[in-house]
This record gives sequence, structure tokens and C-alpha cells, in this order.
Amino acid sequence: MTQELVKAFLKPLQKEEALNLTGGKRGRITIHEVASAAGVSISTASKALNDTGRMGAETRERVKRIAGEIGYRPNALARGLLSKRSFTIGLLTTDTYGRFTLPVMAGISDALVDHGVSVFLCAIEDDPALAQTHVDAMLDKQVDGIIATGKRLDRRLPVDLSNLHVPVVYAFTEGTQNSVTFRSDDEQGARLAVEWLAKIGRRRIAHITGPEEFFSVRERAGAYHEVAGHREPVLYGVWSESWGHDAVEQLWKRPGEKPDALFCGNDQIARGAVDALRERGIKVPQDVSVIGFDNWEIVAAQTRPPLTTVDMELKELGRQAGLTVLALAEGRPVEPGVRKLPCRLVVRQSCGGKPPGNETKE
Amino acid sequence: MTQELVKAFLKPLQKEEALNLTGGKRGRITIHEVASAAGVSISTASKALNDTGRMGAETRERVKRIAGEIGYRPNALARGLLSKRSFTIGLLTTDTYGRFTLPVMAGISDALVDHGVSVFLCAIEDDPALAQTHVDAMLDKQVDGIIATGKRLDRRLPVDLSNLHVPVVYAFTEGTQNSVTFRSDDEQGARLAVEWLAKIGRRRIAHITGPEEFFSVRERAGAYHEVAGHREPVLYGVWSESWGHDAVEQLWKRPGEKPDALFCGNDQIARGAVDALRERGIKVPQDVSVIGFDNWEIVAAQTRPPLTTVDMELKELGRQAGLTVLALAEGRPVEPGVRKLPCRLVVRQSCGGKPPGNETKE
DNA sequence: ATTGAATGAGAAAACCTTTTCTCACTTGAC
DNA sequence: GTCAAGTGAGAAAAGGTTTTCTCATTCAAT
Repeated sequence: MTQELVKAFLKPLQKEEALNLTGGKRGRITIHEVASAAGVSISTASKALNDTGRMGAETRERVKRIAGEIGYRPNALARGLLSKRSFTIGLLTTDTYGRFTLPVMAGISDALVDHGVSVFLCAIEDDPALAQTHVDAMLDKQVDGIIATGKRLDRRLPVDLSNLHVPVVYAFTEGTQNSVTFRSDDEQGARLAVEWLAKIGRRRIAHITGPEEFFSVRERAGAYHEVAGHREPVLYGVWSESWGHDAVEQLWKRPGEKPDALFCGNDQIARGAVDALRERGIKVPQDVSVIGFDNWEIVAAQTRPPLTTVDMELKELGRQAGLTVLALAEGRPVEPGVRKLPCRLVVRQSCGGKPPGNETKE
Repeated sequence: MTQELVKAFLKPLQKEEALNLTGGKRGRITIHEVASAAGVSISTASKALNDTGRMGAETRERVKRIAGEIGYRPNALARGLLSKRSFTIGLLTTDTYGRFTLPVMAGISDALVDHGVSVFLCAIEDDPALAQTHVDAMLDKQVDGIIATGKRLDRRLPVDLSNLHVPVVYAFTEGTQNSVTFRSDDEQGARLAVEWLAKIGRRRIAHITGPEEFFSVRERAGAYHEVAGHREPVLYGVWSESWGHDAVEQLWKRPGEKPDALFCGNDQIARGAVDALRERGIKVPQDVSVIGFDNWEIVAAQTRPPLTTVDMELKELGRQAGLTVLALAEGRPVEPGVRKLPCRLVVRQSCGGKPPGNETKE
């Protein structure tokens, strides 16, 4: 037993010296260093660190301890070369502004960081050539998968991802046949908003929204009609504050009874509407309730009064997209199709009805 | 000559068959496939594709052509393993909101995409553990460098990057000793704003800004005093619309002559100020000029009237940070120190003076 | 004809890690 | 005292690419 011990202590020293003389490399610490410091072979070191193979418990512990002490971290490139997994995914987005991409990104990162996966972010405007460049770069780097995201549910990315040999998941953008797509349930979100207005006693609910060619606009308008009926008009326009402002002008110029609630297609429109109402001396929420869509903090929370609005839970959407692409990368089966994630109502002060306080934060 | 040709055509075919039989691999196309398809060795294929080594022009062309035809793309992992360059950098940010990070990111990506470099985006709130996790993951993946960015010039990231063996560049956040840091020249930006107001004839310029503990607030206030003197007060507050609103109330409640211009610390404050002025029946820009800071499109362009504001050129800042980290990664020398990048005045309608039209877009 | 250089192309090592296979040694049973 | 089984650990291959070294051939010059 003593002999073995002596051997065990002599051997590493010899190797160490030899190695230090030859390879005074400035580079990172490799498993080579660990092995020689621990007086074992590379294979044993590897097996010790990965809890695989057969070896004495003492050896395993010693290798692990020494690896920790000298700060060994395995080279992901070398590991990936063999395992065919780079622990890297690509996020492709057309939303340069970041309004939708950032929460999605946060969710993805959040879901994947525990799995050691990093995310390449590539903002491709609507430039097919740029998109292709980025996709190529990602594939060269052996990404385990790609998540495509955009700023519109009904738009495709300017690059075809359908025949890649890595899994692709679509989030908040239109996917291809037989792909997995995550999107918000705008219908349910709109219903949530209108039902809330109804619940707090509003009866004349108008809907001011974006361009009718947006799929989500039509979906939201559909749900609005289902719940609110057809008593008040739907005003289609653009996604801007000034349109919200103008729409209120239009509504209040019409003869007859005025709406007692406005369901707006996004927070910017809602904000424009609130401003217009205030200018007309109409009190929000006492006289008219206003509800937005998106829960874009910077707009919704800074409006006076702060906007009650519908949150599309984009972070959760990103989280699920991340987990899904990971599952696909690991070969686990995933049912293709479109998954609609429910929206959530964020109650602030622009509707009245219920006191603030249950407002959930981002 | 004919014999050689025949040989050249026979050889690849034989090899091809052999390879197809043995290795019906589902994986990507490797240089192996290129070599056998072209009837040359791997080494020759590599040299042909990289324009290195000695070989006949015809061989080189043939290899290149065939590589193109069968869609060969080199495996960046394998390449990186040898070359010690992963053509990957990490972007670390504490700005989860993306207000500052996104333009910076766009600039970095823009500058580096041509060099084949991809960017890992890691949003670390203020969580040191999360930050360390991300940094470790990046280092494991052998990033060629790291860019650290934040939402405040005078704050450090919650993780120490000073002794990494990869280059680190700081952008819009405080760097460490002997590092390269890029930041906006807030002093010059503020001067730009105040001088513009003076130029269009304003004499009583007040300054409504953020918390005094922000370095950039003090810098901007300093420049403001230099140009405008001390006739009007500086109102320190928070970075919100409501503070802009309140500050105007304060200013107009005071006895005596009122300001004819407001230089605001950011666009949100400016917007709140504009709203407050309108509520008081004061016309912008006829009675009072208002100027913001940040050129945050979503706020600046949607304000009525649209805000004249100072753009910090964050995209350019990102571009330079990207090129710098690349230079460092390639071993080119870079002078350490803080580089201040000039701001740019974006003229919209909230100041009057000059008709709109020279507004530059993002 | 023989040498020398120049040319074209391949063999092999290297990068770092994981995994499979093999080998030597110990232990318990006969 | 021999055998079988079990145990601990190392050798070697693999992954895809680049690079250096070596070899064989050609051609010009002696």
C-alpha cells in the first residue's frame, strides 16, 4: 500500500516536469495539464471529470479536486467537434427595434442558460442577403438549432429555413409547413380585454386598432365583435399615437352617444387616445375606460393614467421556444404545429373598476 | 496529356464509390467529401480552398468548383480548434431593457458580420452569479473577445473581466484600468443642444434632468452652465415623463419671468415637459423650445411636436467597439483609454428655428 | 546522361476532448 | 497453485481542419 502511494506521488511529479519543460504554452489549461498534475492519463482524467468509466473513488476525487484547483474548463470547441453538439443556438430576428425580440430573447436565454447553451443574436432587417450570411455563419458554427422571430405573426422571414439539417423553431413569426411555431393567442387576449371592460360595467366599447392587413388585427377585432357585438365601430389605422389621437377625434365628432370604453390595438394607440380624451376634458377612467395591448412598459406605465393592457407573455413564449429547440436538438420528438400561448391582463389605472395593486411586473 | 486527364477522371470516381459505400454518413459535407470528389487528398483540398500551398492552377480551380457544387462549408469548430480563433465574440449587457444595448449590438454586428464574426448576446441583470455563468460559458466556447455594455456610463458590470485571457472592450459602461472604453461625449452633446437653442434666439434656457448622481447628468449640466450661464436653474429629478411634467409645473409656479427654452436630460423628460406646457396653453415651439436627449425614436418621434434631440450615436459606438475587439483579438495593438464619440443633433419640430427636413433617420 | 532546382501533391501531426478497447493486476473460488 | 471474474487505468481512435514536412516528378542546365 505504501509502495503504491509512493508510486502515485512520484509519477505525477515526473510527468509534470517533463510537461512543463516542453510545453510552456501560454494557452488555456487543457485536460492535459489536469492529467499530468493528477498523475493520470488523459483518458482517466476525462472519465473522472465526466463521471464515466471505471476507476477508484479516490482517483476520481483527486482529479476533480485538482481540476478545480488549477481552474480547468473544458474546451467547448473540441468537445463539440466530437459530440456534434455546440451548445449554441441562433436567434434570427427581423425586429431591429427590439420591442418583441428582447423579451423573447430574455426568455430563451433564461431557459437555456442552465443547459449551458449560448445564443447568437442576429438582427436581419428585411435583407435576404444579410439573412443568408447570418444563417450560413450560424451553420458553420454548428449551432444546435435556430429560433426565428419577427415583429409580425403573419410575416415570413426573408430566408428559407425549411431544409436545414438543424432544427428550427418559429416564435412570433410565421413558420413553414411541419414546423413548430409559438405565437400569442391574440383572440384570447382581445377577449380578456373586452370581457374586463364589460365586467366593470362598460357597454359602449369601441375598438381602435392597426392596419386591417395584420392577421392579429383581424383576430383581435373578431374576438372583440364576439364579445362586444357590433354596436360600436372598429376603427382601423396605423400603429401610432397620432392615430389613437385622431381616432378619438373621429369618434367624438360623430353624432349620438359616445363610447364609454376604448379597446386599443396597442399601447401607443391607447396612449394617443388617452391624450386626446384629456384634451377634450374627458376623464380617464371615470368617464371612459381605455385598454391597450402589448404591455410595452415604456408606453403603458408612463401614460397618465397608467394603461391597463394585455401582455402577450413574450418571455414565456421565448422560454418555450428555447426548450423546444433544445428538445429537437437532443433528438426528442416534438409535435409540429402552431402553439398559441395565452395572454395576460395587466391591470393598471386606465380602466377603473378595480383598484391597482394586482399589477404584475415584468 | 490525354492519359493524365483519364487518370484524373478515374481516380476520383474510384474513391467516390469507396467512400459512398463505407461512409453513408448523415452528417454535413466535410472536406473529406470535397477531396474525394475532386480526386485529391485532404491536404490539397484544404490548400486549394484557402489559397495557400503550392499546386497547379487547374487543380485549385477544380477543387474550388467542386466544393461549391456540393455545398461544402468548413466546420468552424474544427477550424477554431486549431487556429485558436472562434470568430465569435460575446456581448455582455446589464441593460435588459435594450434601450442602449440594441443600437450598440446593431453596430457591433454590422461591423463584424463582414469578418465572419458572430455575437453571443448575454443579458445579465445585476446578478453577479448569472454574469459569471455567462462569462464562463463564453470562455468555454473560446470567444475571441468580449464587449461589455450597460445602461450607465458610470457603473461597472457585476463581474470582473480584467484578468481574462481574451480581450475586453467596454462600451457605454465603465471600464477597468488599462482597458479600452468607448463612450458618448455627453459634454459635447449638451453643448450642441444648448448652443442650438442660443442660436435660434433663446435666452432663458432651463435644464430639467435626471438624478445628480449620474455622471452623465453632471457632465451635461456642466456643459449647460458653460454655455447658458447660471441665469436659469438646473432641476434634478428622475428619468421619467412625470418628472418632466412636474418640473414644468415647478418652473411656471415660480414668480418672475419664465424660461423660453427647456433642455431636458432625456426624451422622456422632454415629452413630459411638452405635455405639461400644452396643458398650460403654452405653445411649443412658438413660446418655448424644448430639446431632449437620447433620440429614442419611439418617444422623440411620437411626441407632438416631434422632439429635437441629441443622438449619442450608439450604433457607431458599437461599430467601433466591434472593430476594436476584433483588432485586439488579431493581436493588433490598440491604445488603451477612454474614447469619447461625438453626439449629433437631430432637429425635429420642438425647437422651431429651422424648418424640419434635415432630420436624419436611424 | 547527371545533377539541381522547381513544382505538384500527399502523409502526418496538431488542436482538445470523449469513448471504446485492451491490458495488467487483484481477488476469490476451486 | 490455477482459473475466472472483476477492477483500475491507459492506449488509441475519432471528430474536421490546417500546416509542415516529405516525396516524387518534371524540367532546365551542366
